[in-house]
Amino acid sequence: MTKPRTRRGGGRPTIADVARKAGVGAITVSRALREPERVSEELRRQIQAAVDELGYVPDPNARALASARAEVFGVLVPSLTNNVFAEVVRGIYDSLSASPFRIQLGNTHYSGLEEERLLQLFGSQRPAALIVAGIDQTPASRKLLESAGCPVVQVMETGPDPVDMMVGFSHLDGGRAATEHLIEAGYRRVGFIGARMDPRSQRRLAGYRAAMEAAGLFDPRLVTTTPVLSSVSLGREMFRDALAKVPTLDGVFCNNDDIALGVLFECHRASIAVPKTIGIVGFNDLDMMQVAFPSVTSIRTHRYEIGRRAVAMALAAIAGKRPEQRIVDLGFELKRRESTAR
Amino acid sequence: MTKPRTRRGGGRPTIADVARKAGVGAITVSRALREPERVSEELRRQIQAAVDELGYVPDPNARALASARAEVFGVLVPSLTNNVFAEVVRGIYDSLSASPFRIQLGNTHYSGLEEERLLQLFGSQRPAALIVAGIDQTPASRKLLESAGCPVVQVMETGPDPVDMMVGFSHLDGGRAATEHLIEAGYRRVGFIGARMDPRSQRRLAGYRAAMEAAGLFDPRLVTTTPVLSSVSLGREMFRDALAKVPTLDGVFCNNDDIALGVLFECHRASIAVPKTIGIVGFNDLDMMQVAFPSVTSIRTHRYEIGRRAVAMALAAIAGKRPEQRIVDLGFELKRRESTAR
DNA sequence: CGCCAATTTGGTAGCGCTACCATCTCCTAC
DNA sequence: GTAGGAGATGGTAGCGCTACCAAATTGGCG
Repeated sequence: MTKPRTRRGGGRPTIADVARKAGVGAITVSRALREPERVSEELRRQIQAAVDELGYVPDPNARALASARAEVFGVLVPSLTNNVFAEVVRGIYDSLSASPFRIQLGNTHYSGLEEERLLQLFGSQRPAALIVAGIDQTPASRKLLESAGCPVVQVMETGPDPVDMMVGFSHLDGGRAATEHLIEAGYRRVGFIGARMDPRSQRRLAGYRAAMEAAGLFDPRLVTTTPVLSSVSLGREMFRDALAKVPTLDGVFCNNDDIALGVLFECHRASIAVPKTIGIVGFNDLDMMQVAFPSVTSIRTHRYEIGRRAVAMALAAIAGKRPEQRIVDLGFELKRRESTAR
Repeated sequence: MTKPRTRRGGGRPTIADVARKAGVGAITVSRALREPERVSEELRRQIQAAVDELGYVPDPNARALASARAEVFGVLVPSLTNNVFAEVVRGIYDSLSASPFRIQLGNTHYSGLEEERLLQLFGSQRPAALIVAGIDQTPASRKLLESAGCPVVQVMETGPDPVDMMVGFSHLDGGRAATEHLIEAGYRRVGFIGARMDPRSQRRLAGYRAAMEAAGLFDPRLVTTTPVLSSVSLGREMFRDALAKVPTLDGVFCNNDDIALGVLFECHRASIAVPKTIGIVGFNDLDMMQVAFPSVTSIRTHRYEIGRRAVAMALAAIAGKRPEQRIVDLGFELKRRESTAR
């Protein structure tokens, strides 16, 4: 007669408690919760009453263990504070809040190694889907993604050869469009200023270069980059460097809006007329760009929508209805504003 | 002779595989991984070799189920895109990245109901600790926190009566300090502009009011608020409203830096001299405030550090070394800049 | 009226791990 | 020489849930 060992779980009600109270088998409770249409209405009602009365909440860990599938979306982004990724993440959260899926969010700090580590960790949870930023995974990461056994969505960019699905846009085209706009507006000595030169920034730079070369205006001295994390203050400093290097500079395509804002502020401070003396184009089109004085031309990207679409595609794949379009290009819009209106 | 049912788990190695390969019991492998000092060095080495060879990664779900404790920190914030919370979250992530703990992040959208729902959900996972933003939980949420059976840290604010532990600062004092600074600088018709009037904003407003009343300057018409989510463009609009209402306005304390930036831009646009005609003070001191032209006075808050401290306190409590100081006030700093230097 | 299929319900056997207790060795103390 | 304790290792029995299969019930049809 071994004494019934105290319940380790701390006394929260289990599915067995609900089953007992409702006078049914445990498996029926499980079904009533997951596939209500397969249980008669009467039992469903009884079970719901028992659930409410006991305050039963299923244990996701037990569920994941028994079904070999956790109701978790793994999400990997390079930064939590960069507004761009924060918006994508918000789109993901909003799309998933009404679903049973939880989110496991990882911050790679722009490190391939960290990405591998997190992918390994996430994989051990058997997630229902994985959403990762970027398309330049290391070979090891790519292998992990391919063998994850769940839908995978690469976001922020489009490119050939997706692991599974993709939602984003072409950063190269964005960079080109921004630069062409400056050239069309009459700017000639157009610089590129970019911090945190991640793969997406590299492609924007490539777009800039393509446009400049096509116009016969490219000059390597016009390009100013740094691997340092982007910020408004960095934008200001880099602009000063760029101007010192090329005093005839008359326009800048900034890798992102933070940099552009730093440039704008420095122009104010140094009494450089915008858009007359210098034209400025940013990237991403944060809310503040249209409010700035002068308002700043920027490439509007659809970050929130990228998050939503990624979830929608993953959900469809989970439901077995894999979208026929595996690569979704959400594009971008050039927002022409005062900073380039000369 | 029932055929051995195919492994549901999809063939990833389990602790039993490692044990077999290392020639030890499963429980010894478990111990070697969790409490290496309790296993002889020789076995430890053998086990590590087997783990590496098989690429074994423990299943966190099984672990959580067996130990009735998930290695998860539940984190609840009202917004993912607000830079202030993003910084706190980043501090939490950075502090936890080297630990075995995962993070479950929830977005309450400033809704008490949503907070309750998420708390309920998180509770079902038996988290190792909970970190929640704010101190104004609904009674139901507070009950959930109190019965969570794990350390709880309320962040962003300090106040009496913590559920368990607290890290933050006094928003009332911050609001008062900002307003007193404007008054000392000689501004008299000082307005308050605040969007998204959450409890913290309310307390900043209370600080503003206290300072204005102490100086005999308070006038309800100086206060402009809205429940709408804060943004730079909203800041611009609200400032125009405020100015229309009180044309003699000569200073503004903005509920946050986004609003302050909107005010600054509108001043540029309307050729209102800053700091001569209007003084501006923000709140939080985002990087861009010191770069802006003119640079903007703001209340610097230690968001990242709040995240780090919250984790440190929770970790200490988990380890049984509950910090003797349950309420940590990290304070704030008034950064005097050009926008109030007249 | 019996047979088969469809529908609803339940029992059993794990999922992969760890809590708990038992065992075994080795060492110290008297 | 033996008791007692500390340290290392292992076995057993679940944790709470669901996959799989079996059984019971219902209904349609020849």
